[in-house]
Amino acid sequence: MVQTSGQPSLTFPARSSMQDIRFIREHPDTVRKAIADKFVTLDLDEVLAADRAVLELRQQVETLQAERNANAKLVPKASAEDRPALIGKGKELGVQLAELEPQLREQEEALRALLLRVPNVPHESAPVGPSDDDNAELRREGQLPSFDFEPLDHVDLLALQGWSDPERVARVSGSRSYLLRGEAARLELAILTFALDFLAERGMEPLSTTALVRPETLTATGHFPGGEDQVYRLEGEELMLAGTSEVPINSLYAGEILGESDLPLAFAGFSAAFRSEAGSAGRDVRGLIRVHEFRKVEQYVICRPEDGMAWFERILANAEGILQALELPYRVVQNSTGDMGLGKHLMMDIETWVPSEEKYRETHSCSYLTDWQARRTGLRFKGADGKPQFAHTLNNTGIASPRILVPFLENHQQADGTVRIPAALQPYLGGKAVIGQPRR
RNA sequence: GGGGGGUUGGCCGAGUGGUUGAAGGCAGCAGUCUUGAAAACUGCAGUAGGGCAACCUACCGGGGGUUCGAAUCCCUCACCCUCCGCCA
Repeated sequence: MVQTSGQPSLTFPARSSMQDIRFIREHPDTVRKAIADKFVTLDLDEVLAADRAVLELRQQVETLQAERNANAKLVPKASAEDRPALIGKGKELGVQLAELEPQLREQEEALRALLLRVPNVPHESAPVGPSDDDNAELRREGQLPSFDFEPLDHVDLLALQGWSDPERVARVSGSRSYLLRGEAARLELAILTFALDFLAERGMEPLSTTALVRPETLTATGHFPGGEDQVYRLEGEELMLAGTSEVPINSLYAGEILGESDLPLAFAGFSAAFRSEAGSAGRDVRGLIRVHEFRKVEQYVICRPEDGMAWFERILANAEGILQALELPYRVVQNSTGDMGLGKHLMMDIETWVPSEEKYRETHSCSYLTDWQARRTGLRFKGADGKPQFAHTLNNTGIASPRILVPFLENHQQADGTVRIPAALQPYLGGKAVIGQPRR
């Protein structure tokens, strides 16, 4: 399956122009501020100029097309002697169009490329700043563990119990790979299954998805342009490996016009997730924090605009509920404008306590994209007025493994090297309250 | 891997190169009728862009070509169905 010629075909049409060009025209200062606050490198005047150029050229082309169409309609009615003149005129118009149309296409493509880089406007509550140093802690939940023994970090704990095999797996799969043995393998599956059940009980439809996606789905979510080097691509295939099931789920209804009664669509998507981690060499190389392939239960919501904020709170509460059930201490932080990414309107991370590092580490990320992503994807519904409008989309982690195992193992370790299993999880581990062999 | 068939508006489904943006049906909306509902009847009704009013332009899987003119002809790619082979 090799792409031989032409452009890759879109399985769904790119309905609209990313960030709404009309909104940009009418609120250039708002967009300028968003660009500045998000520290995006983009000249809005360049966008506006490209927009004007396209409009102007398009008007020329459309005028010529109108002439051509009118002329062509006269041909069948014309007398034999008038006919050659009309056909001649048609040919002449055709020549002019043949020159202008490719120019128009080119300029439209240039504009489109620029619009793909226009950010969503951040929520007014978002702290303004360039990086995650500017994130604001909103609250802390749960009790930090206090050990009356010398706690191990998760790497040593896994080694102690024979639950990992880092040297061998590196031989097989290279760095940033992982392998879990025995009870740890069952623990991973138990946590994922628990999270899926937890979300299903709260109205999220379970979805098992493939991570294999077409490139345009990654443009639709907003990962492209910009995140290309984070994504694995398959040699000789027009397919890539998504870093989250947000990608396939977002495109599931691409290009469709849904009925208002079809919304909300709320999913708990389960899939493998792949990230090249280009540019993070040397960071978190030890243990399970940062690996190339992991498993994830992802919350994804497509809803009416007026329900967006309520859904944000709901999927944030879902994630917190999972951590509470797993009896893990965490904090919620609101991401700064510079840390939240191009398409996001509002973003909060949940960071879970990692005892060995004595700090909170990101385990969940909750995002509200308003219509920014839906515009790229062509996700519309017919509202009460009968007019199609763009839906709003949100996503949040449900649980991501093996990263979640880091705080889980470390917080729940006991003096004898065994690991305590919270009550909510025990049914998923055959009723066990403790896993691992007591040391010595 | 090889051979057939297909891809038309929210859905189903017609479509001879020349008012076909696209028949017809269903669903939808409004109205008539009715105590109310159903049925029946009448009307409205694709999406996007530009003026934003009349109107104009584009779009019948994607891209390209032929033509004065293409949903209709040609090439190409993708996807779906199906038969054969191969593998499980």
